Amino acid sequence: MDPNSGLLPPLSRACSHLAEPCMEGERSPAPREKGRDSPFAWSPGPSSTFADPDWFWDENIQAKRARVETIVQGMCLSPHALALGPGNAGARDGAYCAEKARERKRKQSLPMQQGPLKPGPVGDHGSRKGGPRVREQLHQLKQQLRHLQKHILQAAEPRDAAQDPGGSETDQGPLRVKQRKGCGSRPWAMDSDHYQGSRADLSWEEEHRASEVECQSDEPRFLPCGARALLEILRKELTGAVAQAVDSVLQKVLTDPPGHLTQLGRSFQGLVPEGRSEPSPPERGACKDLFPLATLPRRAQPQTGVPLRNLSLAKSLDPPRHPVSLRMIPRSYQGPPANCPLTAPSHIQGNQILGQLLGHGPSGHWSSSLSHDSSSQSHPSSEPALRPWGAVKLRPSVLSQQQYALPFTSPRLERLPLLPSVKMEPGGQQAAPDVLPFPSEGLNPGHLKKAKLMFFFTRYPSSNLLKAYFPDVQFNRCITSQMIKWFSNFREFYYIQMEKFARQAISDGVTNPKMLVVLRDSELFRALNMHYNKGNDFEVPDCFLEVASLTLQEFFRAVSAGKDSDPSWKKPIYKIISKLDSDIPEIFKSSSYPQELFRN
DNA sequence: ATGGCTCCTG
DNA sequence: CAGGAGCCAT
Repeated sequence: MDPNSGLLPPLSRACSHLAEPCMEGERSPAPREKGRDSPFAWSPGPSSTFADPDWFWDENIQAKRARVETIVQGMCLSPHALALGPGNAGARDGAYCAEKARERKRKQSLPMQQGPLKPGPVGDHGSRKGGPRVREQLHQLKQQLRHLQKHILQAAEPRDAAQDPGGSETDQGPLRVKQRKGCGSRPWAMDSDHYQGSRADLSWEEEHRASEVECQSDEPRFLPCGARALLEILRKELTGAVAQAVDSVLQKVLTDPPGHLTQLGRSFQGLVPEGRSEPSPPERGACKDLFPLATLPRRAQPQTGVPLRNLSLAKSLDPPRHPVSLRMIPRSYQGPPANCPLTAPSHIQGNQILGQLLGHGPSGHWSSSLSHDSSSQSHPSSEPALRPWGAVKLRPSVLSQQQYALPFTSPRLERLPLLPSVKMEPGGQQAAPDVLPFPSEGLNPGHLKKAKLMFFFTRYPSSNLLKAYFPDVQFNRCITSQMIKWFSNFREFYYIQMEKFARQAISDGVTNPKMLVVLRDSELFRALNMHYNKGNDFEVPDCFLEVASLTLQEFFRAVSAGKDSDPSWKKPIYKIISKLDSDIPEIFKSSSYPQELFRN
């Protein structure tokens, strides 16, 4: 009986849509290793301090402390814990005997080949020589900014005073922070109805942006036409100047590592530690081969028309999603990681940054081009909060949730998570090296959420990658392994779902795995989306659907081939899937990213 | 010895 | 999701 006919209805539960049963040929999953991590790429954020001897010590101390803490914690939690130490053969044996009865099916082998992580303190080859210069430029830039702001202030002041006599105190507290940051922003911030109370609690960046917002919306109101015009002009000037400056700074930064400039956009991201962004040609090619299905969601097809035009993540802040169906991607696609929408000319990035500085949210929506995606878009119009940098309501959500966070931003602890570019030179002279005494931040729900979203792009993130994408987290062993554990849990859920639906498809009579495609309206997708993207405030990238489809198919094949009798039957699947990680959009590197997104 | 992964359990 | 255990690779 032809499954294709009878199956659609039941099938669409999980997957849907028939694929052209195209050649079943062996699609070799490219046994080659992917070389996921290049140990050398230097990482922005915390890790870039690797070169710093101080940092190294700090790290040691931190690690030790973390271990001690862990031990102490363990003692508190379970008095027996000690007996279970790794070295305790006795306890082990006991456990083993008990375990034996169950005839466990360990013994599964198959190295997950979690790429060589060589974060080594040595890593980070130079390429920071431009540091001081850059810093200087930034400093100048900031001063410039302040200067201009003063002008604007002066223009606005008279009215301000009249309008809000008491408003100026609002900043007293945070002001020092701001000044310290060299960005002394808006001492004139006022109209503080919503902010006044909480302002003191805001982290610098939030507050900064908050005041930006306020100013933007309020300033003009108080000004006479002439002043307003002046203001406009000033603003433009400022915009231009800053943009230019940022641009040149970026240029410097980008051009610093010699020879790495070929892909501008990438190089911006090139600070990514993960060598995997530079997949060896065959891998990506293999990736392509893995999707011979001409099947991908028909709905998704239209998007393929929007392929790799280097989606300037800045311009429209387009999407952290993968506009391409892999099969469209030519081999050359390894050049710029087609997968990633991050390639953007530096000037665009610069403008984006500028946008932040000035509090302009980007106008674009993330989810523009996909919205016509008929049924799959269950809520095309309700795709709201997807402006990563949007100047929207800000809330000290981070602070309030952090376990160890200080109630007020410490002058030294405050980071500037606004711009990846700024974070790039963290250790700087400013105050960084001695930030150490402060406890690590711990992971908060925001981090978890972010991690879940990242799962759409990467199922097997290396710890280096995590470090790069959670710049606001002080990584130590515990934190790292906790986060890794998260992903392990994510995977677990993911694979369980896959297996479940694969079996279901089998029992539904499906015979051709290629018919299994995960679409946005399929039940499987909903299950996954529910798990990783509760609230559906993030648009799941297409690449994830493709990987999911593939995973489903692999499970289908394995199960229907009866391989599941082998205890380690899943391993090969894991191996395949582990090679399908995509690059994660740059925005994720912003430590404030998800907070804004989910803030609502 | 350590880090990472899976599986299992709560 | 965290803990714990076992396996594996480095």
